[in-house]
Amino acid sequence: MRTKPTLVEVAALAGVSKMTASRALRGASDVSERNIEKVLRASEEIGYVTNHLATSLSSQTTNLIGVVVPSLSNVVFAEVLAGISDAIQESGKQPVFGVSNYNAEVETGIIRDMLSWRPSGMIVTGLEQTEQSRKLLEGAGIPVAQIMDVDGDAIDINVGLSHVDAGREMARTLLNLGRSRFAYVGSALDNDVRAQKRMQGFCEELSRENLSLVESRTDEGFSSLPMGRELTADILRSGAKIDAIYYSNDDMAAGGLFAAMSAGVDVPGQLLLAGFNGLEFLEGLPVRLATARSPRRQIGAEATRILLEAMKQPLSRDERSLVFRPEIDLGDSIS
Amino acid sequence: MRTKPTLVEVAALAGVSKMTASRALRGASDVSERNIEKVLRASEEIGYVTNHLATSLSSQTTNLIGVVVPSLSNVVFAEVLAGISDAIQESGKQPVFGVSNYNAEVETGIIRDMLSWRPSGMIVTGLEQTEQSRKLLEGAGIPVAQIMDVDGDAIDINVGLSHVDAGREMARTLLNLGRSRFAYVGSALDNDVRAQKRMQGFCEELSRENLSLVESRTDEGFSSLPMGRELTADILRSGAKIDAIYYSNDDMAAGGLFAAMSAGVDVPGQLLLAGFNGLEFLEGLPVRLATARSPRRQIGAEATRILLEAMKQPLSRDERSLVFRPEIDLGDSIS
DNA sequence: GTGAAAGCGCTAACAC
DNA sequence: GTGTTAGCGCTTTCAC
Repeated sequence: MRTKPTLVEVAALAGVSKMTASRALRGASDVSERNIEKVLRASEEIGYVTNHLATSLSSQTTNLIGVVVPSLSNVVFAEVLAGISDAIQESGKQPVFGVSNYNAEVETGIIRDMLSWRPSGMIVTGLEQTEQSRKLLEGAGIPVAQIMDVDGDAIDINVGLSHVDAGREMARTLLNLGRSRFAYVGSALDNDVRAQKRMQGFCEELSRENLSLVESRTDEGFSSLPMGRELTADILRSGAKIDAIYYSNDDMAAGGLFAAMSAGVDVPGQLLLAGFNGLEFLEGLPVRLATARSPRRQIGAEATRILLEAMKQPLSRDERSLVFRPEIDLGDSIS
Repeated sequence: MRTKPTLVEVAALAGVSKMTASRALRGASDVSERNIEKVLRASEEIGYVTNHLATSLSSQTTNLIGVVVPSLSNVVFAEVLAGISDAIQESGKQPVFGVSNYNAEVETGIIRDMLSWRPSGMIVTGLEQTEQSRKLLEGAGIPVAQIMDVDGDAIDINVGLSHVDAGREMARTLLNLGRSRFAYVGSALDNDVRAQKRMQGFCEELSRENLSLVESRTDEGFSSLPMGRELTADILRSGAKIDAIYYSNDDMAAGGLFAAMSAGVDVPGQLLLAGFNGLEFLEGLPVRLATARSPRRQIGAEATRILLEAMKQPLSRDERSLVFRPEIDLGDSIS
């Protein structure tokens, strides 16, 4: 770090004390017009850039909000971040992002790193943190929001939807459409807890009708269109008699659609495909698949809004949680 | 920011001076085993978390590396970030991300904010920054890497590919395949400078054969599959006689494929579709479209590697730039 | 409206 | 191996 111009230098050039310079640069409550101008000019001239390290250390507060998501290559989280950015805009706060790669230990490391910068709030994904992560977050003395999932115990603020319910509702919907022979196609179940919860809910609802999955395929690695295609092709080759497939998400379902098309299977006529998320690109596909829209951008935005509020004043239990319902969209699969 | 335990408290509990505690916690060069253990235990006990604000202010150096990309909802940049994360891993550095939404003024603000945290390096996307951004970056006294694009003047480190050339090469390739009546489909041209450069290169190459675009469609907003579908459908409806379409990127091209399928147009037989990026999801599509793979993960990784090196020692002009060639992949479009 | 003094929590540099 | 002193660049507090 080369030594950059400091406030003292700005003040010297402007011919005032560093306190006046400080006040002027921050938007001046009580500084004379003349001095404000002098300071601003001086600052501009020597290319002064605030040193937030010093500012924050001195003021014992930062404008940082730490955000941890499991992945960036998943559009869903990109949209969550967009929602957060939106909501954070005018607040003067600054988001800092970390990516855990669906790994709880990595997440703990990221949380620790972030807390070392003394953020004034934290947003983390899901409710399944390591014991240590929870301790760190609880001990930080700042508002913490857990997002996306509400199936479990929250530390503080909780905004999201029940994935178990989402799975249940999709099962119920498909049953009501007269489907009865189901397969599941997923991936990376160990890590994506929420996909797992959806599958659980799905199966639970099936068992209420004394049904269970006829087929199931999962694979290592992260969900992707090609993986959905592969696994679906595999099921189709097996000759299993099924009339619907539930996927861990839309990407996988889209892959399934292509596998079905290649195999000459009519979707949704012969085979109904259902995903999760309600991604935009579904609308571009040759067949509009069934899905459940997760209001992810909204989740990001609302969590941020509540977090910002909590930074001002303590919130009641009710104010600290917000549960969304996933909206099922059958696309072209309406019977 | 509630007052969290400080080093002094750890030291007190461990019964040593804060310097010994400081040394012990940092990985101790010259501290006795016994004291290291005492300090670690004390730290653990009271849940001490380093205050990086103080550390950095005091040591006059941070482990921060600022990264600015235009978008997160574009997988391309998510992958760039992944490459950066990979390369940064063992370095002990910490990336901080900012998103400019393809807006140069917004980018300037982000750069200023980031610099106020005194990062020890910066990575920004593209070569087209505002005058002010350039000044800020040049004045920061730290290594700066501009990535993705090499068509222009770099501030310091430059890693990427020539998008003009990428456009040219695609044109050349399609010409060699015997195509001669071209359309272009793109979006948000004002903001995505690199897509614009590709189109320029494409047209330049066409004009060398005394050809030019037969049709062209662009739309506001960001590229997306649905937008590609719309614009392509529009061209097809117009009845224009074309045998190839060049798209601003793969998402748009995929949308084009669906439009063609709906219209009963044979791809690539009647109509060759070419995109850019070489996204993974292309492999899941019913037809593998033509594209040019951009080594974006590698770009992120290499830029980071060079940046980290530059933080240790001054680099020569040659060492500071790295140019990749996009690899053209014709998919099913081989004549 | 302005300035001087003190201190945020840590580490560099030097002593012991 | 360990402790002491000084200071990083800013803001808070209080005096004027």
